[in-house]
Amino acid sequence: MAVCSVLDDNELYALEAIMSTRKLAANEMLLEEGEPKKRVFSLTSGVIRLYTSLPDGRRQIAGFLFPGDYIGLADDEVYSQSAEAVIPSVLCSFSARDMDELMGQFPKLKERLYQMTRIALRAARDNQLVLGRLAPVEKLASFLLLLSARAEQRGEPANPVHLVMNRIDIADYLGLTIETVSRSFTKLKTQGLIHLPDANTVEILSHRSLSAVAGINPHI
Amino acid sequence: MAVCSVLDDNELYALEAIMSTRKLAANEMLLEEGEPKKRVFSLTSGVIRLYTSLPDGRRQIAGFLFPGDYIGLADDEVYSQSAEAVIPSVLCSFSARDMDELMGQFPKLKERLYQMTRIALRAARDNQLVLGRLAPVEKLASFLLLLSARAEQRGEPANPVHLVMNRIDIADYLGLTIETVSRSFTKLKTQGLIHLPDANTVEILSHRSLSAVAGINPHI
DNA sequence: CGTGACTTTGATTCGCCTCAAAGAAGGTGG
DNA sequence: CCACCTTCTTTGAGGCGAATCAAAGTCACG
Repeated sequence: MAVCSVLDDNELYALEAIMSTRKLAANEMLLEEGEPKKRVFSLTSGVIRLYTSLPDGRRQIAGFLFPGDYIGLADDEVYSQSAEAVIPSVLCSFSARDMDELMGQFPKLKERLYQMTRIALRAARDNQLVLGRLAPVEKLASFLLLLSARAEQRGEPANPVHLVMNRIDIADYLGLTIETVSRSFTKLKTQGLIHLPDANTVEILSHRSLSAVAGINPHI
Repeated sequence: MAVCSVLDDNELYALEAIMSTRKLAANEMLLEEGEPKKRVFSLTSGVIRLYTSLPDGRRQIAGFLFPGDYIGLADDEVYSQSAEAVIPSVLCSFSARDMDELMGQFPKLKERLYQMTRIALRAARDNQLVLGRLAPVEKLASFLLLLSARAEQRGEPANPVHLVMNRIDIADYLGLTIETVSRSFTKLKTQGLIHLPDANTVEILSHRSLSAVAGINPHI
């Protein structure tokens, strides 16, 4: 899954030589939109939110990054979005310059990053549909299915979905307010599609019905 | 701008050898979401819309492609979105297999496609903010500025923006209805920010104020 | 000049946002 | 260990704005 999953021992050694570790507390900022792209990162543990802010305080979260995800895929000279830790997180940190050099040496590394960029592009475009054309309950259903699918990819259980982010983050990801997010949870609960033992745990009772509500099944 | 802009004569020759030409009438479909990715394309002239549809007919246009743009950047095995001509268009068509092979031979070609993918990712993420957090008038203002900037990139005049797409397309791109798009045009007109000699021509009267309304200035 | 497609404008409805407050959970200090 | 405080979530009431429904206006074309 991670960027290094395609590398052999020799390549891994070269990668580790230019690597350092960065730890973040919850809500600590990693980088800010507009800064020169000096370093790139690979997430080891934790969760990161990638977002853009408007001058008046409105915020759009473009995505949540999980272990194995890479930070800096979209950017050339400067970071195009800000990144903050959602929960305490650990990252591998690389000089962007060193990484570029290594990409030149190891085609497999470059190919892997290129592939991850394509995956990120598909995810962003899927999200455009969610933001532009889905109703609040549909948005939430699609979000829960996405989290479930991503947990499964990481080898974690797909079904009791653990929400590491709060309602504000979910709202800012789905283009809603926290009240509407909360009401949408209640609707899904009332319809018998999910169970909420606590505010941060979602048990999907009917994957099939939830997919129908979402209108789509996310293919990431 | 186009994929071939970074190639030398030798490389161009190899590219032309595997190329064929595809012409599309207005509203003709080029490819459909889910089909195996047999061919990739570079747009020579015209405009293409890239979109996703829901079973109930709702549609989200992820973006409009202009001359120089590439079709197939996001996809691996299958196309992740459908593509149709907005107006009569001409494309260079390549076998995806041949193109992959050529990318292996010519690093500059691969690098260029990688770069175009990063640009597309930034555009998609910018659009997430537009879809999720901007009000209708703000959405339209940002769309007009985007079209203006893209025209300038192609060496065309930036100011009288020519709308090649109809209100339905604009609505499906911005996550609105055609009525709201039309009313937003009227609002921008009333505020003295634009002038509409006819429904498909927008004269930007105050780039500054329009940017302020949009809340952001698109950096693509 | 008539027809069809597209755009604009108007009237009404519905749903999300806003404002407000209560309820639940976690942390701190007494 | 419990009372208190803060933060987060849920629920309620009301207003506003975009969608919907409807119709008129505009334009291109035959």
